[in-house]
Amino acid sequence: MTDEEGEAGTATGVEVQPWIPFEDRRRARGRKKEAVLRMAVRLFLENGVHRTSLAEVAAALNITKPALYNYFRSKDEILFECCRLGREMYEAGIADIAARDGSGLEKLRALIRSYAKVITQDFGQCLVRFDDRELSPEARADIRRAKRRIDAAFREQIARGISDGSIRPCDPKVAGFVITGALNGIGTWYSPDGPLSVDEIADGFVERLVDGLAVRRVPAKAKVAEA
Amino acid sequence: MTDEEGEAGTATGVEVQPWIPFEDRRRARGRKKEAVLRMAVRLFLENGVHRTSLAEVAAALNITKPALYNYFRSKDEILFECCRLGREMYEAGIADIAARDGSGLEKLRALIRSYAKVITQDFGQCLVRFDDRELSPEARADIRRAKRRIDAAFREQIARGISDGSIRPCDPKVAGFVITGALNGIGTWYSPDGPLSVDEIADGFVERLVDGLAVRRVPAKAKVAEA
Amino acid sequence: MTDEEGEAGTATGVEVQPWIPFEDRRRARGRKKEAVLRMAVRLFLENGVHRTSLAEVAAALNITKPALYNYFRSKDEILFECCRLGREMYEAGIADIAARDGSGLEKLRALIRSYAKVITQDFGQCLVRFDDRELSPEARADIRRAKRRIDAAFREQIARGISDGSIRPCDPKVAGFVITGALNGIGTWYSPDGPLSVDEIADGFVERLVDGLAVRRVPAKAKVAEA
Amino acid sequence: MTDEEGEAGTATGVEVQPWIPFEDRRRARGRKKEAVLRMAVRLFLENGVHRTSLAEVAAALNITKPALYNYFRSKDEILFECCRLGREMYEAGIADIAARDGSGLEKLRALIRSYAKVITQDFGQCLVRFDDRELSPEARADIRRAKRRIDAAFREQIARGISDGSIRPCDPKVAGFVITGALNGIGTWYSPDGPLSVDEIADGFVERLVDGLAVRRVPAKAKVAEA
DNA sequence: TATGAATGAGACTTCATTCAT
DNA sequence: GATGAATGAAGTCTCATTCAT
Repeated sequence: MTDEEGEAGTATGVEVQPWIPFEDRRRARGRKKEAVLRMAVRLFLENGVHRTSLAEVAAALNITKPALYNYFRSKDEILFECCRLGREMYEAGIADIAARDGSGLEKLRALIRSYAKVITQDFGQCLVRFDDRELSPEARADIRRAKRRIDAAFREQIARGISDGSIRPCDPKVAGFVITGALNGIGTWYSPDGPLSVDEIADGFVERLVDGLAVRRVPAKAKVAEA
Repeated sequence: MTDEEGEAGTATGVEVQPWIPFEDRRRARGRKKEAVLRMAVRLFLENGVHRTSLAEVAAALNITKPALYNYFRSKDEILFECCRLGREMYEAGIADIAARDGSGLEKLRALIRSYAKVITQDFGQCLVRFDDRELSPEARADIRRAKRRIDAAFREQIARGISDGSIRPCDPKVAGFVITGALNGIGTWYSPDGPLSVDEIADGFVERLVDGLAVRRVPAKAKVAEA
Repeated sequence: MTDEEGEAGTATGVEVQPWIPFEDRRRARGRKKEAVLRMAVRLFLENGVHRTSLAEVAAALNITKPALYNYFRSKDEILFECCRLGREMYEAGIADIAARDGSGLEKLRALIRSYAKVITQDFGQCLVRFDDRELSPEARADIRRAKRRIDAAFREQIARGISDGSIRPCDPKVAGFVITGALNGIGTWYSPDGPLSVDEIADGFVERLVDGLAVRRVPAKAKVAEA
Repeated sequence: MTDEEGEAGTATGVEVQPWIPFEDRRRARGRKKEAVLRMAVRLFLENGVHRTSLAEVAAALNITKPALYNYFRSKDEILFECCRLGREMYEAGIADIAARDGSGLEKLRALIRSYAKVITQDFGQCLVRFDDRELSPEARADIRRAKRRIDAAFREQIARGISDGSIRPCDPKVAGFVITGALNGIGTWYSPDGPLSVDEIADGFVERLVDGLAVRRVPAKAKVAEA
């Protein structure tokens, strides 16, 4: 059904053919689906999924309610597609980092930055701010699996870092919860109009999470003690 | 109100009085309100506020739906009362700590511990897991104010710590978000049946947030640089 | 849930008790459910199940649509209850006849009469005129089972009649289909205002089905042959 | 229209003509209409008219929903055409028999056989299994007239049979209802995969309806009386 | 105080049908 | 002739809330 047949169609599009809005149609459809999702996710985030009726989504797009059903089978599906897009953003970041080299700490830093960037975007917030239970059982399972994979990615780098000496010995599970929890929080207060840019936020979070809050206790006495 | 526990009220019921005591009435009413809230918050957390109908709450309490309206004017009010109880728990902790002595870091540690303990309890999760927008405008304002006060408490101690040299120089706002975000996350995964006790969680979080993840880099050069 | 506790309640009702509309309530509820069913079945039969909205049923009863949901969980359930009442009427007739004595033919006559009487009543027509597939799977199974039992009752008496010599040797299945088919047809044309009374119809059907249409061929040869 | 069978049309297509033949066009159109009707009637019978959407019909034919509107103006019209085809089958049978000679009983036998054959076919079941009220007023009137004509045909032969001594004196209306009711019933249980062939069914029904169920009572007295 | 009943508002969804291409 | 998109009307059901008792 989603048989994306590559760009062959586009190629023929070069010779502007009169009776072939064929490929165009499909592209238009894709664009419209996307537009629906973008509007839906915005409204869902702004007003809550439950308090956003499909009528509102449709109205905001200047179409009628049943028109939405041309693109999606149900509200659930819309919600899930939003989440799926978010999921893919996280996963892309994780996959990218997994392919790189670096110590556990370095990769953890990269994960934090990547996650921070995703969660400042609409779709990225879906995984965190929408309630699993709104989804169909299958969709829910899908999303939950994704969340577990994300958690696992963090824990893995923490464990690696502990092994390679770049990260302090600690419980990777708790440490992971600290990190993802802190990052998820961003979704609740971040605004693109706010004073902090995404990069500043990402850097700030990396620094705080990596270095902690306490001043390094390396006073003279300590040095002696260490010596 | 939360501490009005035990069967004291029932005990006096021994001398079967026909026209039910004076003071008892009020206390019984209070106990019932409390029971409603305890059940409501549990169901709200378990299934989501929107997916929990008052009929379900009533049924779980073996009373009828309209009976709830004897104690609360609306679902909103029930929700707000839950949140208010949570709010009071946070505020009690904050007030307690504010009254103590200690460096910024010490008090921050205490705040983290206190917050962690509250957020592992049903009412404590209300502030975080329920959507503001479900509440009436006044209730919402009340809760938002409370959240700001809580944030402010963290930031204040961070700023104090920076001043008194116990905490690294950093943006207190970002640092506060890191901390409260991490702590709020607890509400999404904590289970009393889980492997970690509340105290273990609290300690773990304090440690990670305060000490960070990176191993302390205290090489010879560093010492020199600091000197 | 339908725990009709007999007429005990009515008995106590003699001493008019002030605070006990208790039993009354239940009876009123029962009466209302019944009223709903009676109105629903009438409209369903008159306009077709699908073309009868619950709004129409409610309006005809001078109540609002959701009020129906106090008594029934869904349109399906209303439909099923109608069918169930019909089913019980058939089964009562069958059970009654099963308890009597008589040859296969005599009992078959009684079955035909009984069936004819039921199918001239609203609820009796439900089994025949409503589409199985409108029902939930369970309800559907229930009704189909009932239909099979009814068919079986006819076939059983036909088979008995063949054995005891009161009925001609023939395929009981086909014969049963002839009979029940003919009887079911009554539901499509019978009207209480029509020229034929239920008894006349029943008698007419018994006669035609039992005696057939052809005049008895009893020519001289035949007599000899039989002699 | 129903007999326009085989691939004759396709065969002429061998000589690939660019601007599609003249007559072929109309014939192709006719074939497509027919295909739609055949699929529609099947689905209507299988799932019920109301529960069969035009989208399903179209999908089953590998065309799109609006394409159906090239051949039919509405769902009603499709339904009516199905019924009309059924009607014509019944009427053809009746006309055929009317043209023959024979006693009332003989013709009645023929009518029963004819009706039985029609009602085992998809289109033949339309008149009986679909609800009149689904049709437009005009279509409905047409179909109801047809039903009355069919009933009249049965009654006429019954009356003739009574006159010519081949059929027992009885109420032709009731007798007709017995017969058509029994025959209509076939539509509800007949399956081409079942154990009984159409002819066996037809014979069985003729026999049961004509001869009845009771054994012939030809006691000695009766003989005397007749003598 | 507590209850059964009732209500009004609103949500999601389906579908026959039309329109521009 | 055929398609994708869009629409309006309708239907079932849920739920917070109120009322009479």
